[in-house]
This record gives sequence, C-alpha cells and structure tokens, in this order.
Amino acid sequence: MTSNEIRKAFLDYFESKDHHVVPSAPMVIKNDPTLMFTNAGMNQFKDIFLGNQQRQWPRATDSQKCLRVSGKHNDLEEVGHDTYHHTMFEMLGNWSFGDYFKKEAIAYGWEFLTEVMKINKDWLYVTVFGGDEKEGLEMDMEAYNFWKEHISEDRILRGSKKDNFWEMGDQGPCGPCSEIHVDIRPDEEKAKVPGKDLVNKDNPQVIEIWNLVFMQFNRKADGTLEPLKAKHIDTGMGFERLCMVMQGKRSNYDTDVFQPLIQEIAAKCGKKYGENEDADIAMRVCADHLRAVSFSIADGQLPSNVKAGYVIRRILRRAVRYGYTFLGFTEPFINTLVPTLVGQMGHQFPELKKQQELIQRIILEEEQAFLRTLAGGIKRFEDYVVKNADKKIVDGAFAFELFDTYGFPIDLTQLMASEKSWTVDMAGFEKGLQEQKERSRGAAKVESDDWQELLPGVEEEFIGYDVLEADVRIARYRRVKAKDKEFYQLVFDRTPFYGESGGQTGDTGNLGELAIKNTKKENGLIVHIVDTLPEDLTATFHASVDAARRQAIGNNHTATHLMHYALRQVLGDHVEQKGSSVDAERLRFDFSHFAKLSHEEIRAVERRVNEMIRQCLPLEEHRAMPIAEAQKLGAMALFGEKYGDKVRVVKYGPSIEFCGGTHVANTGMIGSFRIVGEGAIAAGMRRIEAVTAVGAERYADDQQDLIASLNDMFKGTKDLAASIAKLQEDNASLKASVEQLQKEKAAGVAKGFADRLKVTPTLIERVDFDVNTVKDAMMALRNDNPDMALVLGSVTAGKPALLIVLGQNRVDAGMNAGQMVRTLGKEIQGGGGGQPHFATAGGKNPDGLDKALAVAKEMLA
RNA sequence: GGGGUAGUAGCUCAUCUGGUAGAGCAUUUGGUUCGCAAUCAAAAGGUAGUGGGUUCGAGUCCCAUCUACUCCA
Repeated sequence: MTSNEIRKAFLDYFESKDHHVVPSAPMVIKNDPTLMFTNAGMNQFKDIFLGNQQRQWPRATDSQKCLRVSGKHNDLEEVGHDTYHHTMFEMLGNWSFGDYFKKEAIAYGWEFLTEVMKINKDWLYVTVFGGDEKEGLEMDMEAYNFWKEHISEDRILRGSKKDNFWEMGDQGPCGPCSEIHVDIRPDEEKAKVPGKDLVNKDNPQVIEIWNLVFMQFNRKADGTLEPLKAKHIDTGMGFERLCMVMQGKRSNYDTDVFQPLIQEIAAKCGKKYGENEDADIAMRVCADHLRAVSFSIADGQLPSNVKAGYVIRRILRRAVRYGYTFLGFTEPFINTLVPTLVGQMGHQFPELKKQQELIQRIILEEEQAFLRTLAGGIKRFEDYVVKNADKKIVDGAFAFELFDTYGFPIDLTQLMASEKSWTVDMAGFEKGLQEQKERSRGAAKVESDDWQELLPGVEEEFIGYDVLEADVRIARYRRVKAKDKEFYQLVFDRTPFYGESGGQTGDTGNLGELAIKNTKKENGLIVHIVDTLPEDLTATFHASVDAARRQAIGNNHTATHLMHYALRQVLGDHVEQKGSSVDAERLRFDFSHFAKLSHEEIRAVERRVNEMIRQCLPLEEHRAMPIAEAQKLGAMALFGEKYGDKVRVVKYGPSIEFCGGTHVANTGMIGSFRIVGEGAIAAGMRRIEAVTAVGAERYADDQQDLIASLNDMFKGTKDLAASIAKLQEDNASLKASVEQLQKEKAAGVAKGFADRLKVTPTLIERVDFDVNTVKDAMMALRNDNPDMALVLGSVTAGKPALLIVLGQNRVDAGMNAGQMVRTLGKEIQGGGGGQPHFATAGGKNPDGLDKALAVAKEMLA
C-alpha cells in the first residue's frame, strides 16, 4: 500500500463508524499564547476539551500535520540520528467528544490495525496505566478488561505515569492512556527476546504506533485532579510509522514518504544512501527538515529572528549544517528539493503547490544568509586560533560567544577544533548556555491562578458585531502574574468586546467604572484584561467599547480588504495575504510579490481603493455560511487559517473574504485611504502600511503643511523644487569657500608660528582666536620643529582655554605636555590633559589666563 | 519576553587602555599602453545610526532610542 492509500483507508474506516472527517488544521498556531505549533492531533480540538466551545460533531477523524520542535515535545536534536523521529509528521486520529469512551476506542483501534491493515496480531502489544501512588490513582482496570476481549492477557502490559498518563500541560484535561506497540523485528530475534520485554525501551523496531488517550480528569493549578463531566477520546497514530509497518520497512525514512527526497539528495551530493552512517543521518535530516520548513512557510510562517519564525529558521539551519558538514554542500541546495516535495505531496496539500515558488525563494534566501553566518564564524574562529596559537584548547566562553552572539553552531566549532587537533572546553560552553537559559526563564515567568467559576457552564457569546454596549455578568476570572505586573482576566457571559485575533487589535473600553485595558482571545475565549477586580463580582455591569476607536479600527480593517482586492487587480493573482495587522492608527499588510511596487502601481492601488470608498459599497455579511457555499461565492480564504464547517463571509462589492473581524457598515465611512510605506520583508514578500479616514487626512495635511511652510520660506517661489536645488548648490559652494578661508587662516597662523619657531623654539602667547580651531595646524608644526615648545592661551565666549604642543626632542628630554597643562589649568580653575606631546585644557576663570601663561614661562625657562 | 554583538567614506572594514578619523575596492581627473579586475599619480568623498550625559577633549565611557544579526524562552 502506498502512503496515500494508507491515509485514505484510515479516514474511510472511521467515516464508516460515523466519524466526521475534518481537514488538517494549520501547523502554525495563532491565538494561543501557550503553543506555537500544532504538536498533536488534539490541538485543533483543545477548545472543546477545555469546555470553552461546543462540539460540532460527537465524533471526528483527521490526519493532522504536526511539528515537534519546542516546548514539552522537543525532538529536534534526535531527528535523523534514529529511524523514527521527525520534526514534521502526520498524526492520524479519531475523536469522541463526550460520546463513546474506552470500550469503543479500543475496539476500533484493534479492528483497524488487525482487520483493515491486516497487521499480524502476534506482532502487537498494548499497555495500560498501572496506577500511581503519589497521585492516588488506581490501575486502569476498565481499559485492561476491554483489551482482554481482543488480545491475550500476557500481551497487556502495565505502564508507569510517565508512559501511560497523558497531560496537555501543567493544567487542563488529562487522563490515563493506552498504547499499541508493534514488534517488526525478524523472527529469529523475536525468538531470542520476547517483544514484551522491549516495549517502551527505545528499541527502533518495537515501537509505539498508536496512543489512545482517555480524557477523564482536569488538572488544577495546585496540582490536584478533578473528574471531568464529559469524558473524551483522543487518539493519535504516527502516520509515517504505520507506513513503515505496512510497507515492511525498518525505518520511516525507507517508506515512500521520504525515499523520493532522500534519493534526490543522494544524487545531488553524489553519495549513496545506506553506505555511510554520517551521510545517511544528514540525508534524513535534510529530507525531514525540508518538509517541516516548506509546510510552515505554506502556512504563512516565515523564518525570522523571533518566536515561531525563529524555530523555523533553526530547523532550516540544522539541515544546512548537516548538508554542509556531511554531504559537502557549500552552496544553497535545500531549496532545490522543493519541486520534488511538491510533486509528491502537492495534490494532498494544495497550499504547498500553490506557493511553490515562494517557498523555494524564501528557503534559498535563508540558506544564503546562514552560509554568510557560517563564513563569519569560521573567520572569527581562525582569528582566535592564530591569536592563541599555543593554547590548543578553545575557551568555553569563546565557544559560547561564537554560538550565542554570532550563531555559529557548537558542533562546527568542535569539528574545526578537532581538525587542528584542538579541543573545546565544553564544560565552559555548557555553563554559559545554562546561565543564558536561567536568565530567560526568570524573565519569561508567568503565573496564572485557576479560573474562578462564577457562572458554571456558561458559554461566552460575542455580540460585538451588532452592539458596542451591553449589560454583562462575569462568568469566570483569574489572576495572572508576569514578572513585575499583576492583572486580572475576565470572561463574561456575553461581550461586545472584540478579542485580538486575525491581526485585528483588541477592543478597549469600560466595565462600569473599571477600564478594560485590552481584550485577547485565548483558547477560544474572549478574555478582558483589567488591573483590579470590581468589588462585587456577581453584579451586572454595563460594558461599553470605546466606540471611536472601534470605528477607526473598522475603517482600517475594511480598507485592508479593499486593498487586498486592489492589489490582486493591479499586480495579479499571485498576491497572497501573508500577514495583516490592524489597529486604530494604521493598517499593515504583508503579501507575496516578487518586485518592488513602482510609484505608478502604488498610485493605482490607492486610486482603486479610494474609488471603492466613494462607491459607498454596503457591507454584506454572512455570519455562518457553509464553507463550500462561501467558496462558490469566490471568497478568498487564507493559507494558514483554520476554518470550521461554517464561516463568516464579509463582502463589499467585488471584495469577498472569510473574516471574523469588525468592519464598517459602508465603505464610504472610510473617507480616504493613503499608502504611507512599502518595502521588502523577505524574499518574495512585501509589506505595505497605510492609513485611512482621519489618519489619511492628517497624512495629507502634514504633507501640505510642509509644502506650504517651504513655500513661505521661499516667499512664494514659482518652482519650489528648483529653488531648493539652487539653495543646495549655493550652500555647497559657500560651505566650500568658508572651509577654504578657515584653512587659509589656520595656515596663515601656522605659517606665522612656523617662521617664528625657527628663530625662537619656545613661544608662549595669548592669542585672540579660539585655540581649539588651530589644534590640527599647530600639531602639524611638530614634524619640522622637534625642539619646539608652544603654549597658547585664549578666551572665547568668556571661557579660557590652553593649548600646549611639544616637539619630539622636548618629549624625549622628559617634558610632558599633559602634566604641564594640568598644572597650568589650576590657574584658570579648570582641568585638562593629553599626551606627552600635545595637551589642552579649559577652565572657568578667564582672569587667571595671564597668570597661567606666566607660570608656563617659568616652567620652560 | 530576556541576554549578547554590530551600526565609521558608495562597498568591505581598521582606529589596542578617550587625545591629529584611516586602508583596500569603487568614483572623478591626468599620465602610461602591458587586451578584459592593466598600471602610475592626484583629487573628491565622513553630523562615526539617532538623542542626551560625563570630560579640557568622545567613534571610543554612561543612559535612552532605532535598525540589523544572534542565542535563550
């Protein structure tokens, strides 16, 4: 069976058991501060498990793209070294939301593997939770008894809390789980060691293939467990592992999921897969990481230097690093594999195919950037080795600096060191890294209390599309402590406040007397942020959104839609939204496009948008349109967004988008639209900033005021540009002649002193110009007058200053201008210093200047 | 969110602890002729990211801020 057939068989099987087949959610997660990437199949159903959202169906099944690279599940450094870890993988799952529980979950799992997939029953083992004394939990006898109906008892193993108790995080739903393991070793090895002894022992051929989670508890902030009202089933089966078993392979990488990529890498570097362990690892790393990075970019997450984007950058760099070290790739190559990946998975994941060119360009640019980083690090390393030639050991602090500041991978430092038979002080390196980690953790610490339920079971309703004020009650609240701030989060029974999401900023306003500082969306809840709690939490409050601000935000958001439409008209259909940020002041829009927008193109977009504004297109809104119908309407969906079966559609004339944001009732309300900035943010990626309404007015006003004030300055010239050009010319030539005059003056002074120094090498004088202006000229005299001693004093703007220049012979004789000037400085109530041959001083007392010069005379006498 | 590094001529970078802002390439002009980065001479090119502060004096030290790179979360 091919991998595509296997995926289909799974979904078909559960569809036949009344499961609703849902598409994979995007791999990159938005609106959840606790998670950057989908790392398990259950992520897209998290809101349902938390009780924040109603289920749409009692049963569901899907194949979910997942990425495990950060946080609790961090497999990144494992990938490639064994045969079964991946950064990106597909998780096959079936779900019950308060519907069936352990009995059916176990029966389905068993039937699918043994009847549909026809896996030999003698290869399978299962585990159940064996209980935990510290938690006060008994062994999961229920699960054990259901398994007994399918499989002999000596194949049912008891697992520890670590392996058989599943938790989402420190808080939230959790429960015992039951894993299905498969033993794919050859028969002779099975005869030697029974498979049951190798379960959960990291044997690459006795592996967990499916985890059935029985969600029945809620973990509270204090660590205690309470039973859930509705029990859920959450299962996850590694798609690539299943493919390995079904295709009779010993490694996930030998399946048709990875082999096309690996074979191409092998051809490109001229090495055969399977001949050299290091090269094999590198090929697996590159194949795996290419998938992860490509899918992330397709989901709208570009490599960058912060957060999720940084994780993507790190994955790509790891691939480049392995290719560089073990496959001999010194030029960008990962990007050239994109067509193969698209050819293989493009039909299953259209987002990949549609954005192929963009993905390839971005990967290429990232590869080039990293190769530059590597070159810089190598240079720095070489310099270090030369400077510390006799050391033979690379200081831990230096190795860490290379890594931390210059992004040079530590294993490359080690490699380069060993090539010179040097070693690296790894303990010192680890120490630096550890300190760095502790600093970061301390700063990022956020503590949340448990939610306090005031109105249990109430599901929050958003009413902000229709009204901006309402009487509300607090459904739940909690205290959050982050570093030096403490604030409260409130959830209402219903709210007119829009929570930050989809790039649109959160609403602000009032709750009775209290200010609502911000509104965010968290796990499907609209959370209102306040500094203090109201006295009576159970009262009914009047909640009102800052209406003027909301209007400004609506202007900008609607204008964003119009601009998106106009961009596609002016530039073409390749324009895809890649990011959007809308607040009361401005809108920002990132999109795919491969060239800088010309002045004409920007004007054309502005004109088109303003035209649509003048047409006063009314808002046509569909709150819950079936997704198929919306697509038929021609609504633009965004890659990397998660859509349910029913979507909200926002339409203004020809602009039709899926969107949950708040908009104006009529485009005429926007008034005016101006683009204020356009630039590149990555390869094939542009960013536009624009303003509307009052903002656009202000922008135009500022420009006009500027021109008016310039016109005033030129007393009503006919051609402002020509006048300015002439002024610039005049200024340049005047500046040049002033400089010339100054030079000549200084040269004249210098010449005067030069002539006199030939006669008398010691000159002490009070002059009528600022000594600081002739510093350089006096300094130049030293070359011709090694015996000179020059002391000049001046008073400018009531401030005395001294200058001493000594010829080289004087310095060699032991005289020191710096010390002299300090002594003289006392007379003018000032201080100074300098080098032995040259020193200056300034002071506050001009009356002391003559005395200072007299003292100088004595010193030089 | 926290830490580190960098920002100096059009480009690539020097300027060791504060003390005359410099080199190579590129540009312009002139010379030479050795055919594809030719060579010689000269010139021009700088508010040292921005804004404060300390100091007789700041590219250099301190504070703030912006931008880029980078590591951690």
